[in-house]
This record gives sequence, C-alpha cells and structure tokens, in this order.
Amino acid sequence: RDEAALLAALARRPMAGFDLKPLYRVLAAAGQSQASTRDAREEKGGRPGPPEPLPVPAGDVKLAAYLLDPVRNRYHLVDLARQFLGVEVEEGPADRPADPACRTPALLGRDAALCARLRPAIEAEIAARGLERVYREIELPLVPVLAAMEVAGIAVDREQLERLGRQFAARSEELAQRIYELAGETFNINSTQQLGQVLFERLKLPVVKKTKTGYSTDAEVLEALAAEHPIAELVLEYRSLAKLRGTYVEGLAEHIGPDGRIHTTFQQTVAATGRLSSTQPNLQNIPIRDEPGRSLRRAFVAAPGHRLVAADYSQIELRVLAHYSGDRALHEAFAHGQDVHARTASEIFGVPLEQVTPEQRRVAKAVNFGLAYGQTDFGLARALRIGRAEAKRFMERYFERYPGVKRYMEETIRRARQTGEVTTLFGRRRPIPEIRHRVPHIRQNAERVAINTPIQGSAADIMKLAMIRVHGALLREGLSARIVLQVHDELIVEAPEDEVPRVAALLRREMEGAYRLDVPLVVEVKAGVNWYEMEEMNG
DNA sequence: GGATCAGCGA
DNA sequence: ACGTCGCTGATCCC
Repeated sequence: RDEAALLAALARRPMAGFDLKPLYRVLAAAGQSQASTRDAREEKGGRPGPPEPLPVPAGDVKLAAYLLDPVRNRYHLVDLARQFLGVEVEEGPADRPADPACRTPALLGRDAALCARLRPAIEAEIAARGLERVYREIELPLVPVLAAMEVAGIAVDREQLERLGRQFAARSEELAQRIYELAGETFNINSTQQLGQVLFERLKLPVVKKTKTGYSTDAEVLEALAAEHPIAELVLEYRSLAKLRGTYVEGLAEHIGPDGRIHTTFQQTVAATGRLSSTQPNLQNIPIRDEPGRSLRRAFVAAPGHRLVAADYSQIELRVLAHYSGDRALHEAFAHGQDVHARTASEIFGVPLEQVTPEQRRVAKAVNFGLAYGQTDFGLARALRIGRAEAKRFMERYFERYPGVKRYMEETIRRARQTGEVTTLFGRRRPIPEIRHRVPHIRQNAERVAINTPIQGSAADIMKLAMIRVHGALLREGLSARIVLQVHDELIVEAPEDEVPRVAALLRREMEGAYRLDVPLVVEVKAGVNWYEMEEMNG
C-alpha cells in the first residue's frame, strides 16, 4: 500500500546514489507484478499498453569509481570518502548491505549524505578523464537493463536437471569402483593430495609437473599419463563428472527459486576489461564444448508458450582487431564475409582458400585466438601440441601476412608504456603500471594485458550498447519478450512463440547496428524450446 | 575463513 | 615465464 506507492514514486524519478542496481531490481520486480495485475484486469479489454520504463539513473558513485579505476577489488563508500573527500568513517549500510545491525537511521542518513557529497567530486573526475560517454551512455543506462534481466531470470526444468544428475552419479560410481580396483585401495579421488600419492607413489607413474605444494594432477598431466596407465583416463572422466554434479547439477538446483527460475546477479564493477560477470550462480560458464556437460543446457528452458532466442556476435573480437589495426587482409576477410579461420589458414600455409584442410583451419583458429591474448610461441606450441619452432614459424607467417596487426600490437604496447594505460573504443580506461616494470615476466604479462584489454573491452562496450538498444526496442515495440541472459558475446531472450520472428529480426538489427566499425558486425540468431537444441534463424 | 588446486565459459 | 577475463566447488589447514 504505502510501500507500493513509494516504489511507484521512486520509479518515476531519476535517482543518484551508490550501487543502484539492487534498488532497481526491487523497482523492476514491483513494476512486473503491477503489470501482471493490470494485465489480468484488462484481460477482456484488449492489449495492455507498454510498461513504463524505469528512468536511467542520474548518477551512481560506485559505477563512476569503477570507471576511474576498474582494477580495484572493491568500491566501498568508506574508501571513496577517504579518497575523494579526505574523511575517515566507519563502514555503514552501503558497504555492509548484508548486515542489518548497521542499518540504523543515523548510518543510513550518513551514507546518503556521503554519497551526495561524493557525487560531484567523483563525476568531476569522470569528466576530466574523458569517461563521460562510457558513464552516461553505457554504464548508467545499463543499470535498469541488468535489473530487469535479473528479475526475469531464466526458467529451469528441475526434473531434467535431476535426471542428468542421476545419470552422472551412476557413471561416476562405476568409474570410482574401477579406479579403486586399479589403485588397489579406496581413497578420495577428489583429493589431489591422495590422488597424487596413488599415482606417483603407489603406482610409480612418472611425475610430469609439480605444483607449489606437491604433484600436479591436472587434466594435462592425466592426459600424458594415459599412455602409461589406464587409471588416468578413468580419473579424467571421473573428474569431469564430479565437476558437472557439484558445480552444475547441485550448484544450479540450489538457486532455482519458487518461480522455477534462476535469477543470477550480474556484476557491473568486477571485470577490469569492462565485461560483466555473473554470480550466484554464474550462468556465463554453462558447459557447451563436450557432452555430457553440454546436455545441461536442456535444463535451461523457455516458459510454456515461449521460445529462447539466442543471438551471438560472430568473431566480435577479431572484428575489433581488424577495426583497430586497419590490417588490409583482415579487413578484406570480413568485408567479403569469409571464414576468417580458413582465410588465416590460407595465408599462413600459402594455399588457396578452397584448398584449406580441416587440420590447417584448426591450427589457424588457434593462432587467431591466441593472438588477441598476446600468446607466445611457447603457448601456441602447448595448445597445439607441436614443437616450439613450428609454432614460431606459424606466428611469423601470420605477422608477415597480417602486417597491420603486428604494427597495431607494437603501437599499442608503445603507447601503453608511454601513458601507463590502455583504452577501449568508448574511452574506457585500464591503468597498466606494470608495463614499465624491470622484471621481464611481469612486464611481458603487462604487455599481454595491454594487447588484450582494448579488444576484449571494446567488444564489451559494443555488447553493453547492444543490450541497452535491445531492451529499449523490446519495450518500445510493445513486445513481451525479455532479455534473460548475457554471455559476453551472446544475448538470450525469452519470447512468446508468436513474437519469435520479430524478436529475431530486432536482435539482429539492434546488435549489428550497436556500433559502426570499419568492418561489419554480424549476428547469428537461433531459437528453440531450450538452450541445447536451437535452430538457426539466419536469412 | 582463506589458500590451493582444478575446471567451466567467452 | 610462457594466454586474457571471470566464478565455483572440494579439500585442506588455520
């Protein structure tokens, strides 16, 4: 009653504050329940009008502080007060939202006052550092979008999840028994310590790699040991099933709400590059590469009468690289809609595009990927399991054929060394003080960060803009479809069946048009009743 | 509670 | 030293 009126009043007026997304989440949830009662009332009276969109926040000092220094591990009001106002205070409700004890009128008022004093100070710094656009045009407008996504959540088929859990458990049990037989004793396979004793002391297998504290038993090691002893392969499969059961089946089930949906939290001030992250649970790392992990995606479903529509940017990071570097060959590949990995294979192996073999393409793909991360010949050699000299030849060939890319990378490092930071397309900044470090491996690590951040960060800028556009367009066009997930280069929308064609077209239009690069942005759209089986909707 | 190891995604 | 950015679970030790 009073609360509903208060929320309605808040929802009408742009607000400034500290970490507004949780409040927006409350407002979005209130708006949603209001809309559903209104729809029920108007059931006989024709179509309901579009819902009132929440206003873009007028300011958020936490977001501003993140843009000023995206590498910090926290953005507490007390730290900002010290840094920008020179005042020393104890933590209040803004910094301890989970602690009801500090939610006193005095401290609530104090935090509000701190916030009000901080805003002009921090926003002046935002303007001075050229961060006005990324702040006003990206991060602030994104707040209501993320809040709406979190409130929407994604529907999960608990039965399906549990069915998979039972399958994983049965196979897991089978593997454990065979592992104990081969080991000659039972032990905790999940314990790296105990597993190390079994493999390297009891079975006397060769030690290929060590960790700080003992034997390494990671997948790379076990794959090498597979040639020596049959236990290794069994442990590998056991491990992957243990991962699926613990992290995904049980971990996800705990987060299914009374509405049958999982409502993740998108973190907007965590990733140093400007990406979002997802927690409680993380829905940005649901398995896809291999079965049976991939089958978990069958448990992510559309509500009855709905479909999931997934739209992903094709090769967005390489397109950003093409844009930044101006490299002719890379431009040409994208301008002509070529398969870039095949094109790269054709360049480095010196064969016509049509004669590229799958193996050559696989190698080229690894080179293309590694590039954006500043991978070395050593790393490429390990990834492809080839010799270092051969890897070095591939990389040299690559840079011969894409000289613009080489120039761009050298220039990026040079500028980073000069300024101590790198920036993205939208002017997002990341300081990299280590780029001048005298210890080579620290400096080289900084150089990789300098190469990767503008690429990953610009792709993040583009995706965030696209999310704002898609959310706005869905509301404007009076569609009921809603964005439910973002996975870095992919958006998942839940749409009523009859809206699917319009939503697919809208996603393509708004995502491809989010930003104008020197090469086209291309979006691939798929739809289905769950996140596993999706049919392409291109054309 | 925190460090370490491991493994999932883009 | 060797690939960027994240998050979570299990174990082990404090």
